[in-house]
Amino acid sequence: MRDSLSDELLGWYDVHARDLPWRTGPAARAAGERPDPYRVWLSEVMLQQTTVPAVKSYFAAFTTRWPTVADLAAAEDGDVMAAWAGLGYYARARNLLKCARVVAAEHGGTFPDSVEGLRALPGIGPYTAAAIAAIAFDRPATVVDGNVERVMARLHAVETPLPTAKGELTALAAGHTPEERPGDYAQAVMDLGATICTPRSPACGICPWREPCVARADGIAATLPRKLPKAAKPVRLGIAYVARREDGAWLLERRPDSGLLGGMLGWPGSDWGEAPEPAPPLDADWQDAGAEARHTFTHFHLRLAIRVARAPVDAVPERGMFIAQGDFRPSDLPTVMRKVFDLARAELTD
DNA sequence: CATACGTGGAC
DNA sequence: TGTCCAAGTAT
Repeated sequence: MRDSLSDELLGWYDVHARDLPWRTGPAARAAGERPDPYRVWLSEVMLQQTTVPAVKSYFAAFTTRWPTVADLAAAEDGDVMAAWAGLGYYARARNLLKCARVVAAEHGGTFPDSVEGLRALPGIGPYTAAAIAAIAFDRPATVVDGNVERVMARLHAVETPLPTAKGELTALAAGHTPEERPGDYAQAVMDLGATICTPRSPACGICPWREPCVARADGIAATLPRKLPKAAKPVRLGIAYVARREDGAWLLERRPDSGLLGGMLGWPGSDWGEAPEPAPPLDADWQDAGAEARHTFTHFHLRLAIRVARAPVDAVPERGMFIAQGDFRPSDLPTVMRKVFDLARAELTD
């Protein structure tokens, strides 16, 4: 389907498109250059629930270290997890590697160019499949992310709360998707949502869709989309154990592949709950570090008590493994574990 | 369909 | 300090 709205938005995009590292600019495309599907895929996965400023340095690091999907497929798991550390939602990194290996081994290093083919790959859901198909292969796929939901809810004054309204908003979005320049159109709607049709205070005065926007006419743009109230976050407690060997090595463990912080390096510790049981990973003289690490996850607040100890060079831990001082980089840790390290290091550094 | 899954910035 | 929010996916 096609309507004049998409033309107006594309006209705006031609002038106001942001210059982002994973984009192929208008000049390059005019010269016949297409975006690299690998870079489009990598950027889209990184951008899932994550802001552009947070993604930029990670995208640069990944593309420098692993310039092609074949390079990434050949990487060590631990290296990729370490490179993703701090970006969050670590299942993305595990699926990124799985996906790269499937593309390298089963697709000859070439990404599928259809929504269905892309959708079958690990870590690629409805949004990402449509985004890659549209942006990398110029397929007329309908891209629906949080921006598109917000823009459609306002353009058509949809007052049904999310997530109930999701289907209706998707159908509305599909009705506007043009056959021409679908990749630019997809990025244009998302740019519009990110820069003009923002969640709290939309800049309706300079919006290319200000005339047709029903919510603006009704004076309710800033109140849309409506959302069901969120559940309160409970507080969980835990204990983290930071041990340092006399030779400077640190006792860390690789977390199980599934669940919270799956596949990441972390400090051994108790379960996280209402009344955690002590679970020292090593027989040692554990001392309270005197400060707790506080961290908020998507669905709970965490307060981690910190115990520190020094261990002899022949110490044999019951859990985890000692990592030599020279091999340990705090930047390899997920943020909550880095907070623990920052609080514990003063007690264990001479 | 509901829930689990991170983090940092804006207000 | 607390809440909301961001280019979602897997189960």
